[in-house]
Amino acid sequence: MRATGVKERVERTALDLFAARGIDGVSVADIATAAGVSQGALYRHYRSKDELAGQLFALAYRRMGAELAAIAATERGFAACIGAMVAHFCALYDRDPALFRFMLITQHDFLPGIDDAGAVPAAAIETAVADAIAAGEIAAVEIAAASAAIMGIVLQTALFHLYKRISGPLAPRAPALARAAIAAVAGLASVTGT
Amino acid sequence: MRATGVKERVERTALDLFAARGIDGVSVADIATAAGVSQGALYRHYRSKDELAGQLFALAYRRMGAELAAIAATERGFAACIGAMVAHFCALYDRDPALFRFMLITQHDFLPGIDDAGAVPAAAIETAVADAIAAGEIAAVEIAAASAAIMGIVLQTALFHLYKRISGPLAPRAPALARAAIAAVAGLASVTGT
DNA sequence: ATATAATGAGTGAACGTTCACTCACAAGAG
DNA sequence: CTCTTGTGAGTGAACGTTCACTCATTATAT
Repeated sequence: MRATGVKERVERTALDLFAARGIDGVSVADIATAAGVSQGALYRHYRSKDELAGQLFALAYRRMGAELAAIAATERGFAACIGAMVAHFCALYDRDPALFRFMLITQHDFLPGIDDAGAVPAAAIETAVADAIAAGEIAAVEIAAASAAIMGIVLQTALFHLYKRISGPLAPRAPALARAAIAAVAGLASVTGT
Repeated sequence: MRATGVKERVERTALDLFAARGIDGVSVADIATAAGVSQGALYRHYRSKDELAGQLFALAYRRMGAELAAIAATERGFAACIGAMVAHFCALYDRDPALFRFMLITQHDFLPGIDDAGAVPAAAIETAVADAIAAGEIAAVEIAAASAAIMGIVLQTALFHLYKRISGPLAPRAPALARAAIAAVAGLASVTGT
């Protein structure tokens, strides 16, 4: 009756299957079979398949947003802040690449319905950029454009890893990625103003 | 009965629908209705819905790869080459954002089946980076990592535009993006070697 | 301590819907 | 006449969801 572990098993199984084949490529029967439960059991925990996928996404997305926000609030200085964020991201990726594949391939389904803009990863990065500009650490840039550059460098590197264009853990690459991100923002600055 | 324009209408309609709702979110009936043709007519031109989507993707992907490769072969110097590529990308995006949205959200379905590595966009950028290293214009970096950074900066900016985090045409941003990309590669270089 | 009732997670067959795809036929061009 | 192109109702399979049911566990009564 209690703590049969169904929910945990279902969530992990669903995440892996969704990451491998996409949400529409996985049927409820697939998830149930792989998790070793019946189809009906899924509906004890989720109203629908889409809610299951949406909750998986929202949970991971907000969690990451909150963690990055915590870093933004803690670290002193732009370089340290970006460095910590990039390192954190790389560590998360290394720990669970399937989670990132899931998030990357399903983001277009769920992002439009998440725009609370408060605890999302992009907001944390924007905060870091805005703080650095306010502190005079970096030249004035359009904050969203700088965030895009920073996120792009890191996310595309993760994507290249998923597609086997690069190999090995990402964590050792974190310092270089952070330097690239900071340099990119500086490169943007010479023209784009806010 | 030749040149009834069915194929062109179907392709444009399908692209727009796929971009808006994803491949699985659009039925063959949807495409046929929106294009003003019968469902059966679709199958005169494509063996399946998936082939239609796949051809749309492959065509755009290879075309872009070829255009970038042409730029890589033409432009002299790393900065000019990256500048031209970024400007080209921004112009394409401005001309047809739906095409980019389609490519961005469906890439995970089709990229695994396209790896001919010859005329793809990533290969063109890698060529440009490799040439610049060979010419001693930039410090040695892992080529794939540098390509990831360059692509990431540009693609994430386009993505931010799709999600309305930034606005206005991308073309005016091209010079800043190119500078950011070049700076990012330089930032990567200080540690990552090849 | 024992009997009885209540609980609710889990089951899996069945349902209705949706969908990609087929095919017999029609229309029109050469 | 013939060949290509377009039509759209029809088909069968797959899917997400439902629901009557089981049963181990917990709570209550005696």
